Order: sequence, then C-alpha cells, then structure tokens
Amino acid sequence: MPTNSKENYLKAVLKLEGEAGEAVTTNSLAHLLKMRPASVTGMVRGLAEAGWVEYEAYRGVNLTQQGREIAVDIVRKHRLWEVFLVEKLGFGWESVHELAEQLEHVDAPELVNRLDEYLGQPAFDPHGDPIPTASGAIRDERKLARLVDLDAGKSGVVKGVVDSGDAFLAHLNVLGIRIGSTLKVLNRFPFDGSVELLLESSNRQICSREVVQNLWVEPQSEIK
Amino acid sequence: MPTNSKENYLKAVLKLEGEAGEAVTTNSLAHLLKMRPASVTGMVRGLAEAGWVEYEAYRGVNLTQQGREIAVDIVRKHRLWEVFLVEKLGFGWESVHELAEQLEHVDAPELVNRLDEYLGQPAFDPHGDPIPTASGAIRDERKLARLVDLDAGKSGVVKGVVDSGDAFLAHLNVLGIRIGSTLKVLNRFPFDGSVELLLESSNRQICSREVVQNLWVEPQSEIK
DNA sequence: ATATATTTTTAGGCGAATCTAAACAATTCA
DNA sequence: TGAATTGTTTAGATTCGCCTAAAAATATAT
Repeated sequence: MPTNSKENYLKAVLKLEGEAGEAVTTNSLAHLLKMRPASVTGMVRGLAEAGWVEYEAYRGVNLTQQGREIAVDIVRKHRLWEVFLVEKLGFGWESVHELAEQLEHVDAPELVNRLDEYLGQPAFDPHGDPIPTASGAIRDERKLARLVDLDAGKSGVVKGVVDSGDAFLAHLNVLGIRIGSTLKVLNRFPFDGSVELLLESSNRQICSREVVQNLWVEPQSEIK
Repeated sequence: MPTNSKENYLKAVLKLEGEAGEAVTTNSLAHLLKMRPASVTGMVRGLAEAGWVEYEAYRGVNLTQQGREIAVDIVRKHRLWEVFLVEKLGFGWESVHELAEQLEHVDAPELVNRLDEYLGQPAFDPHGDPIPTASGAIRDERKLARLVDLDAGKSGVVKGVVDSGDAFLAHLNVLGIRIGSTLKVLNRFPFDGSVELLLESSNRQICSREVVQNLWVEPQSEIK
C-alpha cells in the first residue's frame, strides 16, 4: 500500500512518461510536484525499493508494471470522482480537480467499482480524458486533433482540453465552449498563431491563440 | 487545519465527553484510538497548543468551543458519507463505517454541503445517529429508549443501534431487523437478562440479550 | 497510613517526507 | 577540450506521529 505521497509521485511519473516517452528526470518531477529535486531523489529511491519504479542515478525513473498499475488506478479514481462531482453534485468542470486530488487517495476498491457502476461506467471524465477500467485498460478509440491543426473552413467537435487548469476552463465557460461544442475554423493568422473561430451553438465569433492550442476536437468531414 | 490524526483525536474526545461527561482520560483515548497512552499525552499537548482542547496533566482533556466545532464537523461528514454509501451506492449498513472513516477527512466544505443537498438533507445516518447541520446543530427530537427497558407487552420501532460494530449489524441483517422494524417484547427473563421478542414484519420470534441491549426504539403507545 | 497497583508522563528513538546547503556529474558552448 | 552552466545527489536538519522503557503521580487496599 503506497502512502498518499507515493501515489502522487507514481501518478506524476505516469504523466511525464506519457509526455516524454523516455526516463523521467528528477527535475521534471520536482517541478510538477512542487517539491525540491533533493526530495524527489530521496522519495524515488524509496519507490524503487518498493518495486514501483526503476531508478538509476543521473538518468531518471520509469514505472515498473506494478507501479504503472497503481498509478493508473489512481487516475481511474480521480476521473471517476470528477464525473461524480460534475454529474451528480453539479460542480463546474473547473472546480473538481482539487477535490478529486483528495478523493483519489481513498483506498476502497469496492467503493470505486460501485461508484463506476452508479455513474454508468463513463468512458471519459468531464475534461474529456479517458477513464481506465478496473483492470487498468484505457479505452480511447477517438482520433482527436488539436484545434490549432485544423485547416480553415473545417469544423471540429470539442472532445477534451489539453491541459485543464482552472483559469482556462473558466475562460471556456465564459465563451460558452464545452465538451460537445462544434467549432468552425474561419481564418488562421500565421503571423501570431491566432485563429478565428465560429461557435455553432451560439453563432459567436471567437479569436484566440490559447483556446485553439488547448482543445482536442474530432474533425468533422465536409458537409456538402 | 488539523491533520487527519488530530481530527481523529478530536472526534474521539467528543465521543468520550458525551459518554463520560467529565474530562476525558489519556487511557480512554488511547484505548479508543488503539494507541499507546504515551502517544496520546504527546498529541494532546499539541491539540492544547492549537487551542482545540484544554489539557491539564493527570486530569485529562476537554474540547474547547473551537475543537468541538471541528469534531462535530467531522461527525457530520462521516454520517453524510455513510448515507451516500448506503442510499446511493447500495452498501449495507455494516460495511460503511470504515469507508466513511476515510471520506470524513476530505476537506471540502462545498462538497459536503452539496452532498447534503443531494441526499435530501438527511437528519439521521444509516445507523440512526443524528447528522449535525452545517452550522453544527444536532437536531434529534426523538425520545428513544433502549429496547431492554421496555416492559413486556410493549412494542417499539427500531430507530438506531447503540454501538454499531460490523458483527452486530450483520447479525441484525440475519435476523431481519433494520431501522423501522417493529419489535414487541413478549417476555423478559431477569435471570440472564435475555428477552423474547416478536419481529412484526416477519412474525419471527427472537430471544437475545445483546440485541435488546443495543437497539434504540421509539416506544409505541398501546394499541386498543 | 503505608504499601501496592494503576495511570500518566517523561525521555529517547524511529521512519516518513520534506527542506537547505554543498558536493558532484553531465551537458553545453566557445 | 576546457570552462561554465545546469541538473542531480549527498549530507544533515526538521516536523510529525507514533513507539518503548522508565520515572513520577495518583488511586486503592490492607
């Protein structure tokens, strides 16, 4: 049984492995976890002893099979609780992350499985991230593109956010953009990377750089 | 913000103050919390420094106003989560205590208030214990008696359990007794303290000492 | 009222998880 | 390739929450 702190480390390694591919560095972990590199070195040695990561000094860490299972389970719990908070308790998607950070450490597999069932075994969380199954499988058949990569004239249906900070999510709320919204690319301005969009539901026109870089969309085939 | 451990201490002091009235002893706390008296002495000094208890060596502890508020809030959270687990996730009343012990430490007032609302602002938890309001008020207008104190011939409606250990609750399940069951006292045997009961819903006859000592009932007025 | 038993505290220690400061290794760059 | 920079580890300290063993205070019983 890992402690809360160790669970957070494993979750962080999982995340960074996914982004970088290679071994995860002490520094990147320290940055993500808001801790000092020296602390990370210490903790990571403990994780290695427990058999959850492989660690070689000056190289970095990788999850072992065991470690990955633990980390994926934390992610599963995190995302299921997020669904609960949004779907059942009516929280906005911008306010559930911190709450789920606490709830994810509740150690009770039976509770999680019942919660999963209660929520209708959702495949995605409120930010569009896939929810692993009880056995650790991540089912995500979607072929998503970043909105910024769509050509002018194309449309996309919002399926997720790239990085789900509160501020960005709150901004999307203001604009009226949510999961499921259809956005059409009107113009792309290579000069500053900004893009003009049309939000179909409200016919609102939006011009932004951040929005376009941080949305996952399902590209729509041309409407003839 | 108290740590989980400190919250558990405060909750324990609240419980023991309620039972004993007077100052709570180191030993009783150690026993309840399954810790060594020496550890309790240490922790209790910290609680006193934080202003949550008053502590005098060799006398014991009492909650301050502040400490009581914290403790009552933990109890509120514990009992609300229990309702959630039973009502929404379908857990049996014998299996929710340990889960709630974890959930009660989640620090998120907004979450608790929404949960409360979502559950319909229940006044009692699955074991019949009153749920404090957000402001710390405990509304319990009921006039309950222990089943063992009912005269032969009288009936009572089960409203709660005196001490809700898993084993006892599971036993009640087997007998078919739950909150709301009506029990009639057929015979009392002063010899060994056992009592013969009739469970109305099933017309089952039960003879027991423990059951009768550990149930809170609302005495029924005579049916003419 | 004194001896005995019980309860409580003190003293000292341990592991977990963090920190800072300093040493060391690796990378980059001129 | 050697020097400077950057990244990482080591060494040592701190806080928290628990422990054991021993000392001290209180309560009990003859």
